[in-house]
Amino acid sequence: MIESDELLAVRAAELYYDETKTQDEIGALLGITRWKVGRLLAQARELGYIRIEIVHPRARRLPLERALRERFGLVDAVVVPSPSDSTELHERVARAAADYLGAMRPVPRTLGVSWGRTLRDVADHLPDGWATGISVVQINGGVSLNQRVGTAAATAARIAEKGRGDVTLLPSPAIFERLETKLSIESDRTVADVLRAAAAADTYLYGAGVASSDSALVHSGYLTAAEVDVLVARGAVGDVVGRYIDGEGMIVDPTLDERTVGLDLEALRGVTRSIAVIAGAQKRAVARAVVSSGLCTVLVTDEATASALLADHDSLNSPQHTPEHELLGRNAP
Amino acid sequence: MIESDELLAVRAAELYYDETKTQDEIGALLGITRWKVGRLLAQARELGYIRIEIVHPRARRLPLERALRERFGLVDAVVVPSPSDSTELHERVARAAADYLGAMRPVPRTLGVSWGRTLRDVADHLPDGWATGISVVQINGGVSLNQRVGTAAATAARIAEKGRGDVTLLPSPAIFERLETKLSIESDRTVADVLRAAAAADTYLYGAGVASSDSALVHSGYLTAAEVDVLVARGAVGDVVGRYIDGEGMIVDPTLDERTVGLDLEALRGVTRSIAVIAGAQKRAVARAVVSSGLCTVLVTDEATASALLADHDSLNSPQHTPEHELLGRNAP
DNA sequence: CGCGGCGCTGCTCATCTGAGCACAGACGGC
DNA sequence: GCCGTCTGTGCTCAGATGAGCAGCGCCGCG
Repeated sequence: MIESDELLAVRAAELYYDETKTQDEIGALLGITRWKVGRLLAQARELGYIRIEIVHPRARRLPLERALRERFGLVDAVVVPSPSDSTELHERVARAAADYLGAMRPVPRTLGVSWGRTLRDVADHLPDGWATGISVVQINGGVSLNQRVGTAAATAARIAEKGRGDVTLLPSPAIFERLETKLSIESDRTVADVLRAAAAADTYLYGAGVASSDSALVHSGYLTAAEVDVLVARGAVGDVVGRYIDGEGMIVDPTLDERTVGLDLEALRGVTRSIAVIAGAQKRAVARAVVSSGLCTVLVTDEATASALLADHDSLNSPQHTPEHELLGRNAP
Repeated sequence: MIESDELLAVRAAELYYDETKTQDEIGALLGITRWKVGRLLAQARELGYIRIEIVHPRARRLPLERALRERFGLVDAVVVPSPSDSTELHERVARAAADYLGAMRPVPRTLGVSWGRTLRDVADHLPDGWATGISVVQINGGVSLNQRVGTAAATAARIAEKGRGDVTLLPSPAIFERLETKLSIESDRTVADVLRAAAAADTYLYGAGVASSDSALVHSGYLTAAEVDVLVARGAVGDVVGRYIDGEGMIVDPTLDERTVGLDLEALRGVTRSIAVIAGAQKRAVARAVVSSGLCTVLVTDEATASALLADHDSLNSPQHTPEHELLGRNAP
């Protein structure tokens, strides 16, 4: 574009957007035809001179969402603006995930859920009556049924209750010390039935944990801080439905994984609709592993994380935007 | 607005501005009529959810300009975005002033100019041939004609040259030590004629100085640092055409003022078109004094200064937006 | 010097958008 | 319980906008 046209475009944009004048008026003012004004405005937008932002706590970042979808082959993405306050951030993401769940079509009939702080927040924000007759199934082990209903069970129950449906809890710890114990409990009808139901869900909703010594799995006593440190040393970036993965979304410790009760990751990768809710600066590495290895079809996250994922990806971008997990060889349905 | 409508408005705004969908499409998507979408968008704009910014070095801030015009009763205002870099800021403001001068209608026939760094920058940015047959007159004393053509004279000459016209320099120092000397030089034909021409100009262009010991008047040797300190102690905020004013735009030291050669401030206040170019954080106080006392009809400044002026003014805002200088009793034309 | 291609300009026409209007349902006073 | 008012909704219509097209000047090439 010629220098004089550029200046003209800027002036036109000012009059159009700041002063809400009509293109015709602008034309008269600048001594050009209204068609030229229109073209100038189009050019200004193309060249990025015009920046439109929607400032609202519940706003989303649609361009970023599109970019995420394209780059990682996601079915959908939800990106909320990142506030500086971390509590506010979790609030927003949880609300967005709840909104998404509530508005999802077709409405899920069976929903597999994990547990954790993020999931609890999402459950809190779900509107009463978000579905009718939903079946909620826990997809990974947590605190047992006998314990105070306060963590894993409560989250699943709440989602079911608000969805006017029923809940099926997984009555098992998350991780066993001995493989034999795990295998035997898995073969028990009460557990096997739940696992079967979990595998049959049409939709999944889960969060992700950071691989660090203050993760929920450590707090619950399934792992010691030292054990997690070892996992980190072996490349763990975080956990998904109780299973630790590395930067490529691979299981870090197969032995540990075999002792973990719940849906396995390959099953999760094969489903048609799985929603991961992962936000915050610490969770970037897990988020990256999850999206780039095809663990989810829908990602709910914040703007900063989304940008980071896209920036990461830029540096090793494949020319035709092939989603990374396809390069990694996602198993066929 | 109802909560649900607000959310709807945000979604509509996202689809409209981020995704450039038509209102009709959005209506179909959100399950509402296109008129409702239109109203939602209008509301979103009203409530300030939509923020449009034009990012370009030569962009202006039209809403701020309008606010300045209204608050201070200016004929016009030019506000450029403030970059973090101060050199860049002066560059932008000078360019904007030059643009303004070049585009001004009716084209000035006689232009009264002051001198200083700002004015020199403006002169530099004026396009060759910005006017045809302009008459430029110096309105305040500067370095004498005999000195190296490099400061005051050069600026005026350059403006005239680029405007295909002629220049009339004021062959006098800015400030005399003794009143008698000043009076006698003023009565000399060579000076009196210039002063008369200066008073008869149809347009004025000037900068402003900060009242501090490293001002141009000190560097040129007209005042000592100590003298300026005294002026500051007496309330001086800066100088305009060589004359020190306080926060209300009043002459700080009448005795000093009488020894200063050039157009006096009351004459400046009476003219129909006077352009003040004042930018930068240090010059806020002078800028405020200038606009609120009606010394200029057009202000060219930067965004930060403009905002500061408006914020200042807010606190002591008169209900009907009466320009301040009218409250102070501007002398009738 | 003439010709074909290219890019820009201003136009026609279809679509999109906003202002004004009439109607329906909600609310409150009587 | 009834009626006036008032807000919100969908409509008509005119004005604003964008897509596509023909004309024109500029440039390079033969």
